[in-house]
Amino acid sequence: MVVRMGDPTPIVTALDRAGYRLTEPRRSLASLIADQAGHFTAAELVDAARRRHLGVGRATVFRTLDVLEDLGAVERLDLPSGEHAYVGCEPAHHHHVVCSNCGRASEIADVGLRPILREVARQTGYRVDDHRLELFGLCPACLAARPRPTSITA
Amino acid sequence: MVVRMGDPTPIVTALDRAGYRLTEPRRSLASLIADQAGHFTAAELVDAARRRHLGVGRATVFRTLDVLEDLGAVERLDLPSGEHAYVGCEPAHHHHVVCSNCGRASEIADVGLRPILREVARQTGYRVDDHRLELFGLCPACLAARPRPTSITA
DNA sequence: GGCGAAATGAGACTCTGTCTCATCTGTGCT
DNA sequence: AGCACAGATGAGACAGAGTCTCATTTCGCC
Repeated sequence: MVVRMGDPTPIVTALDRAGYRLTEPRRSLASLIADQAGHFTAAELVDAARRRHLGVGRATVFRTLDVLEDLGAVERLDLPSGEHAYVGCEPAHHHHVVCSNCGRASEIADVGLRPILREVARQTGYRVDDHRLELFGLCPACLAARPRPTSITA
Repeated sequence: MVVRMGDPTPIVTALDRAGYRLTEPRRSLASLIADQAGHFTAAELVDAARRRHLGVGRATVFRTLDVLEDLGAVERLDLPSGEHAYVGCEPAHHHHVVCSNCGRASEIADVGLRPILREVARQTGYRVDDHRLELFGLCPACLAARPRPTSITA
C-alpha cells in the first residue's frame, strides 16, 4: 500500500484542515466519493466499498458522511422520492440542480434568494435562519439524448 | 355515531371530490390532522390515533398520507434533521416557513421564484421542472417568547 | 518506538415505510 | 332497504435506513 499516487482529494484536505484524523477508511471513502458522477446514497457507498474490498464498515460510512456534511464537503439532498442522497461539493453556501434522469448535480452559485427571504420574513414575521432550495429537472446531456417530447404520445 | 357535528374538514372534502371513499379511518385522520398546530410525522399521527383509540392501523396512516399528499391537501417537509414531516395545506403550489422551535408552519403564497428558476436554467442548461424551497426559522410567537439573543453568551 | 485518544467494524437494535392477505365497508344500483 | 363488489382496512411480516455499543485497531504526537 505504498503506491498512493499523490492526489489527496479535496475531501481529504478538508478533513485534515478540520483536525480530523486521516484514516484509511476515510481516504477510501473520499476517493469513492470523488468517483461518483451524480448523487449517491449511503447505501451505494457501502456497496461500492464492499465491492472493492475496502473493508469499510457501514457505521463508518454513515459517520464519515455526517462529518463531511458538517464540513460542507458533501451536501445531503432530499430527493423527491424521499430518499436521502449526497453530492460532493465545495464548502460554501449554494444550491444544486439535480438531474432527475441521471442524478448528476450542478452547483449554482448565488441565485439572488436574499431579497426573497427578506420579503418572506416581512410578510410572515418569521425570522428566517436557514433555507433549502433544491431544483430538479433534466441536465443538458439528458435533454439532448431524449428525442424531444413531441405531443405524439396519446 | 349520529352526532357528527357537521364540519367536514377540507381534507374530507378533497377526498370526496377526488373520488375516494369517505371511510371512518380517513375521517378520523382528517380530524387529527386538522388538530395539528405545526408539522407532524407519520409516527405522531399513529400515536395520536392509538391514544384516542380510533383503531386506525399504521399502514392506513401511511396510505392516507400518501393519498393526501397526492391531492395536495398535505405537504411533506424534509426537516433539516432528516425526518419527514407533514403539514396540512391548501392544494396549490406554494412553500412553507417552518418554525424550528415549535414546528408551526406558515404558507407563503408566491415568492417570485420564477425569474430565479429561469436564470438557473439559462446558467446551467438544465430544464428545471420542479423545485422545493423550504425556509426554517423562528415564528413570531417563539421570537417574542425568547428573551432576545443578546451577545451576553460568552 | 510507544502512548492515548480518536476512529473503526461487527452486529444488535430502533424506526420508518412497504407489502400481503384475509376481512370489512362504503357506494352505486336495484 | 338490501345487495354486490371494488376499494379500503388492520395485523403483522418484512426490508431498509440509521444509530449505538463495545471491544479492538490505528493515527498523530512525543
